[in-house]
This record gives sequence, structure tokens and C-alpha cells, in this order.
Amino acid sequence: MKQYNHRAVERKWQGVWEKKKFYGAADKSKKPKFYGLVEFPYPSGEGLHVGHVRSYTGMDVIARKRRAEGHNVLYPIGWDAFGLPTENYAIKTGQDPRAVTKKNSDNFRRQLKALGLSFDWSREINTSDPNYYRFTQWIFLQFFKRGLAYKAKVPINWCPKDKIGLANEEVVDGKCERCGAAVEPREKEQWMLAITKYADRLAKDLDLVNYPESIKVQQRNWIGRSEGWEIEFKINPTPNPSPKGRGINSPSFGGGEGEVAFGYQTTDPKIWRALQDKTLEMRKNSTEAENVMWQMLRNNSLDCHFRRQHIIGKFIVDFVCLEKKLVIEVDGDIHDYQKEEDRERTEFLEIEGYKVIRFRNEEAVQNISSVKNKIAEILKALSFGEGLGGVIKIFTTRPETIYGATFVAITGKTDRFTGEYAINPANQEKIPIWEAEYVMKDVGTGAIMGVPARDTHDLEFAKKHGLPVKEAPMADQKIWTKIGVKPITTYKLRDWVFSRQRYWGEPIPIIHCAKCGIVPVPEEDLPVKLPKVKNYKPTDNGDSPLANIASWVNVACPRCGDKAKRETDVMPNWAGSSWYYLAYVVHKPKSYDLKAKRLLKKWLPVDWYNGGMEHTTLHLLYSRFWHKVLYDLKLVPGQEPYQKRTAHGFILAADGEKMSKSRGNVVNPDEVIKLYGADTLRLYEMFMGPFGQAVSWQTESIIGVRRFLEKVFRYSEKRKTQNVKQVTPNQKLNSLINETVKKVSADIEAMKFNTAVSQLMICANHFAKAETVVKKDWETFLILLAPFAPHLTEELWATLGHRSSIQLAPWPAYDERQIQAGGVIAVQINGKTRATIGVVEKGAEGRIKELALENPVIKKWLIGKTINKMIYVKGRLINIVVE
RNA sequence: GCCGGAGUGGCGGAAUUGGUAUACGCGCACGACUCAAAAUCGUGUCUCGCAAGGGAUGAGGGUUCGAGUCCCUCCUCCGGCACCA
Repeated sequence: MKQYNHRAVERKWQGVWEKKKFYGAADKSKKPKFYGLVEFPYPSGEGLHVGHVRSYTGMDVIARKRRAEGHNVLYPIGWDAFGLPTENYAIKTGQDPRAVTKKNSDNFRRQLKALGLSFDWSREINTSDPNYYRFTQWIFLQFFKRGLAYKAKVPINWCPKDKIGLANEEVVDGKCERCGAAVEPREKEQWMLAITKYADRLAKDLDLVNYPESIKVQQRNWIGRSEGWEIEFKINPTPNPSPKGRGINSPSFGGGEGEVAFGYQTTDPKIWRALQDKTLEMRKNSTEAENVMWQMLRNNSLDCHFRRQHIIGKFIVDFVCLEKKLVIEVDGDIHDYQKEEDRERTEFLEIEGYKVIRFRNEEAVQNISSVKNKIAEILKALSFGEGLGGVIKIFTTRPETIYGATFVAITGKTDRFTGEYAINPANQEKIPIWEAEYVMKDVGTGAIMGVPARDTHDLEFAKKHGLPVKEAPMADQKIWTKIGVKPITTYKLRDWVFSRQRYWGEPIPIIHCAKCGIVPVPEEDLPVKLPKVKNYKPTDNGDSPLANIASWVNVACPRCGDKAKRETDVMPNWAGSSWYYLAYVVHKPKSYDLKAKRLLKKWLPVDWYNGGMEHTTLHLLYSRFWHKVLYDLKLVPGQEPYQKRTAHGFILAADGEKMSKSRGNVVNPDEVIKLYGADTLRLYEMFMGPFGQAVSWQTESIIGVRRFLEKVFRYSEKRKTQNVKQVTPNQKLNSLINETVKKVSADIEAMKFNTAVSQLMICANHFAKAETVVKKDWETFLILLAPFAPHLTEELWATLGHRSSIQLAPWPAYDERQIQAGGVIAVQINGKTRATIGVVEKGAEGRIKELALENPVIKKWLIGKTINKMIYVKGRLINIVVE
């Protein structure tokens, strides 16, 4: 008897499929289309993960079933090739990221082909291919033209040690992932995409698609639409004294004559005279840090007038802005004598209503711009309310509680009284404005009215800070109208920061011209190719490494022809994956045609998109956003890109942990294929547990599916020696095969691959034991197994004498009437099964009752009991209810 | 805290959605074949009990002829959002 040689079988059929371009999707077919999509991999140096295998095999099973059902199937794959790991690896090893990407994707392709996945390889895409990103850039320009791409100052994560801006995922616990330095916020001009303009549609159109409810909930949460009411509170025009009582230790200022006469005098003239010499001396002997700080503060770029070595009370502060009551101190070793006083003086200054911030010498010397940013941020917070016309807009869902408002709270990193007061428009009461940690900037207007009597959070806050609690009457609609309560809808979703100061991404196709401003690169000049660079490291000031290539950066303005500069930021990793499902459709060997409407109309929407749970929020939202913009440009048909979305669960290592190189628990698919074969690996991953759930890898369990395939192989060999021509159909096997067709078909649709495989195993077990199995049933079994184990079934199909592929055999139908209910009925007494009876016909209720009561075991149980009623469940059980 | 999901043998997990709990697979034990081993085949494998029978689906209660499944209270674990005004 022949042995099951998986290597030979798999190599043979993979060769045949490739040669015949077996799995190519036909753009011109009349068959109904099916577009199955899986998340294309990031070609990392680690190679294919067994988690990829799970996802891709799952959709492969579905794609193969669809083909057998007569569909024209598009099941494509490609490489999400731009991204940080490759760039970082390139920096570390001095290689060109293109070379790294080529090497990695070659490896991935080899691995995927070894799995026998039915991808249409002729449509393979690579987001880092200039032909591909030409259209990523083109789409960006459409955003720009519609005003959906704009530049704004945004804080970024700045690593002061590596001197680069970090992506959010590179920041772990507020620290740089690689060097561990504390990450600082830094303002930088960034390209933004106005996704918030689509927030409403992104939320609403979830009704149009078939996604699991959990994913819809996640998307809605992320968008964070909240409907409520906005009320304007006027800010009290005359600032009030600071809250903690004033001037306790204050020698004279605050109401003293000095303040009236000289706005800048903040101390008793006597003290001033005593300390003045000292201030002069300090200015002479100032430290480098102080000098740097002063140069920065005096040039007025912060829109605030600062004084140096100024006397407040009995203390000399380094710098002060009197209008904003902001004191800046630079601590150094030279003025040690001051340190002793530090605590006392800070206390004093705070009581006087000053905010005191301190910087260390090194901070000022090494990074004055970061210091400046921090100061600017604080000034912004201090001047809250100015420039708003003295109005603060609060957000509430319960405007009727306005009479109970005892304070207004705005976003703050810590709880702090701002020193300002607001007027409650309903009763003209003056209530304090606080900064509160619990008020979030992304919700509503970022400001609330505190109603401690009606809201537990407000109450907590009021108690903590000694604010009053009122049991107040409710305000009716008339009052709402009078005070201008207006309904508003707000979103938690922010606009999408689209710039990265990196190398390995799509260059943003924009040119900056001194005369014309921001000018888009003309469409015919696309792609703006990523130039080759010697050093991929970002520059010291946080600009992209592209900024260092003068020959690339300096261009003529496309509008006026004058000297201009290219934008040096690149796009984030999300860009290429936001439209890749379109690229497969409009793909031509060397280019793409996004205007190929006929093709887009033919293939869209994606019928079924499977991917990881980790991408169900951002990637899905981003690509839906892009799709909607393209829809508005009349480029794509339909509002939504993906008709149906499912998510597979993670594969964890045997120890229940995440697979990772550092833990040393990574399973390499190559090794499993070598040892057991691709069919075994596919089948194991389908069988290991529920597809949507996380499961641990158990190497010792693989042997089970391998044994199953061997059993199938042996049975095929056994049939060759049998005379199967004169077989009379066996009732039981006939029922079994019909049931198997039914269950496997339904389970594949529901992605319950594990139970589908289990049913196939049951079927094979029966076949192996049976005297004979009719050829048709055996063929049906092979067709059902083919999506899971395409190589072996193709081989066995051929040994039956078929000239054409098993992949072309139609998916079998089943006959419900042929399925028997196991032929056994349970007899229960008061719901407990006491006996079983075999019946020929499952329908005859009267006969079954008779049989049940005749059963000796049941008779025994019924001695001395009265039967109240009997419940018969067709084909399953009969329940005898006694007393 | 809220939202979503889940708790079933030694292990991965089934259960037609209210109808014979523990399918299928791993592991384990015994047997057959073999000089022997591997492979294969067969039998057994929730638990207490010699048996008759009893008990068991995280814990407790409820609805029902009947509950792993539905309802209430509680506990634990995983995932997401993290003070949602």
C-alpha cells in the first residue's frame, strides 16, 4: 500500500495550479461575483505568523466553496509594505528599505504559496511600489482639493534622546519604546485629514453593513457622537481676588498704594530698596540657562511681557509675567541659598495668585524650544476665556438642572481654580470657573456646568473642593429659550493626523512656495517618488530625513516657477491600506486605473472581509472614510466598501502568552508544513477551536488531523482493492452523507470550521469501518473536504479517474428527507432520561408512546405512579410526567 | 466604572438555540497484530458506587414537563473604551 507523501502531493498540485493560473479572477465572466478579502500582511522579517495562516485559510475555505457553487471569485493578496519596523531595521543595518521589503515579501510569498491558498497572484500589490503609491498620492490630492486635507499645529510625541517624533504605538507608558526616555509633547505643523466631517455618516452608515454588533459598537464608541445642549455662560468681566484669601503674608501689595501708582510694583518700597542691589547683582552673575531663557522670553514671541529678577513680596523671582501672573524659575546650583526658601516662596506666590513653574538648567540650555512650548501651553490655559468674547460654552444633557449649577468646570490636568467667575444665565449668580481633571477635552465642548445636587461626579468634585451644593428647582422650556439653550451634536472623533516625519512612507505630494503658498503637485507629475537616501534616520530637529536631500527638496513652484520646496513629511502606514481593496480590482501588471469604473462596479463592494480584532476600529474607520470621499467624487459605487466583516481570534503560544521572538515561543509554519504538510496545518488551524476566539497552539494536537488525513488516504487505497460497483445503497451511510453535506455547508458559512472538520471526521470514521461506500458518496466526501485539504483531495480525486480538477466539481446538495434522526428516541420521566427506544419511523406519535410504556425499565419506574401527561418531541424524546 | 465576550472532563472544545450534556480531537489505560518496537485496529476514559442508583456545565435562587442554553443576585477571567457631563 502507498504511503501518504504530503511533500510530493503538495508540490505536484501547487505546480499544476500555478501553471494553469487556476485561481485567477475573471473580469469578464458572467458568473455571479464573490469578492473575499483578508487583511494583507505587513512583510516583516519574522516571516509568516500562524495567525496569518488561520485568517487566510478561513477565507480560502470560503472562496473555494464559492467557486464550487459557481461564483467568479476574487481572492487577492499583497503587501502592506510601508512602515516603521522596516525603516528601523534599515536604519540599524544600513540597508535600503526597498531591499528589506523585497526580501521579506519574497519570503512571505513563498510561505503563502506553500500553503496552497487560492489567491489570484496576478493581482499582487505592494503599497511601497511607486505605481501603487502614485494613486495613494492622487487620492490625497483629491482630499486636498476638497478641503479635506489641511495643515495644523498639533502636539506630537517627541523623544528628546533619539530626537525624533514618535508614533503613538512607539510610546509605551509615556516613554520611548526603544531608549526609554520620557516622551515630551511638542507642537509641530502636521497634515490633517478632516474625518470629523464624515463622523455622522460613518456612524449612521453602519446600518447598511453586516458587521458583528461588537464591531459596530466599537466604531460608534470611537466616533463618540453625543447629542446634548450648549449653554453660554458669560465670564465675569472684573477678575476676582484669588480664592484662598489674599495677602496673608503680603507686606503691602494688593490694594496698597503702590499698585495704583505703579502697575509693576509688587512689593513694599522699603523691601524693594533693600533687595534691589541684590537683583542687579544676580543679573550680572546670571547663569547660561537664565540667559537663554531671557533671550527667549524678551523677544515677545509668547505675546506676554516678562520681567527679570523681579521682587514680589520679600522674594526675588527669576522671571514674571505680571498680566498673566505667571512666574518662571530656573533652578541651578549657583543660587543655592534660594533653595531653602523655595517652598515658602512658592506657597506665598500661590496664595498671591501666581502660578509658578520651574525648569532645570539643562532643560533651558539644551532644549529651549521645548521649554517655550511648555510655557506657551500654560499661558494658553491661563488666558482661558480671553478671545472667546468673555463667553464659555458648556455642554450638558440636562439643561433643566441649570438652577443647581454652583460652578463651571473646564478641562484641566489637575483640579485648580482659574481665578475667574462665570455668570449663570438663568439666575445671574456668580459661580467659580475651575479646571477639573474629570472634564475631558474630547467630549462635548470640553466644559460643563457643575450641578452637584444632580450629578455624582459634580458632587464628588464639589465636596473635594468645598464648593456649595444646591437643591434647586428645574428650569422649563421658556427659560431655555430665554437664555439661549441650543441643541448641539458633538463627536469624540478627532481629525486624523496624517503626517509622519519619517522616510519609509508615501511622500505627501505638496510643494511650498513663498509666493503661492501651499501648492499641490500636478497630477501628471505623480508619483512623487521617494528618493534614495544615505541615512534613513530622522533629522535632529524632527524633520523627515527627506529634508536633508537638497536635490529632492528644492523644486520650481508648479504655479509661478519660482524656487520652492517639497513637503518632506510622509503619510502614515494607514494610507496605503485605506484603498487597497480597490487596487486589487483596478490592478494591471504595471499600473492602476482608479477611473476604471466598469471594474469597480463589477467587483465592489467587498462581499466578505475577514481580519483581526485589532483592526476593527481604526483601519476599518479610515478606509470607510476614504471610500466615502471617493464615493462623493463619484469614483466608486456604493457608500460602503465592505458588505460583511468578520474577525478571527488570535493564536496564542502553548503557554497562553502572545507569540514573540523574545519569549522564544514562536511557531514557524514552514516547519509544520515540512513535517506534516500544508493540508495538515490548514486543517489543524481550522479545527483547533472556534474561529473567532483566541486559542492556544498545541503542537501535540496536530497529530490528530494528520491521522485523519492518513485515514482518508488509506481508505482511498482500500477502495482500489474493493469491487464497489455492485453496492446497494446503505440507509445509514446515505443519511450520514446527507447530514454531512448539510452540516459542513452551514458551518463553513458561519465560520464554524472546527465543527465542520469534526463532522468530516465522523464521516471518515464511518467510511473506514463500512463494508462498502458508493462512489458518489465517497466523491461527495472528497468535495466537502477539498476546501480544507485541497492538495490531498485533488490527488485522490485524480485516482478516481477524473481528468479535471476537484475544484471544478460542483458543491453537493443534500436531501433533508434522507436524514434520519439517529433512529433512537429518549424516554424521560420528569425530564430525566431513563431509557431509549429504537424506532423505525420518527413520526408516529401513538406508536412511540406505546413502545415507551412497554419498555421494562420504564415500567419499573412507573410502579405506583400516576401519569399526568406525556410530552412528545418529534424524533427526539418522550417525557412522561408523573404526579 | 461602562461596553462586549466567556466560564462545560486531565487538555482544545461540541451541544440542532429550551429537548438524550461531555460530539470530534489530544492525552491516558487495557487488548489485538508483532520476536520486539512504531504504525494501525479494537475497547474504555466526568464523578461517587460492586450494583441498583445518585451527583455534576463558576456559585446561589427562579421560570418550565424539561435549563449548559431563558430571568434575577453574586464570583472569576479575557478583550475594548477608560471620569461620556
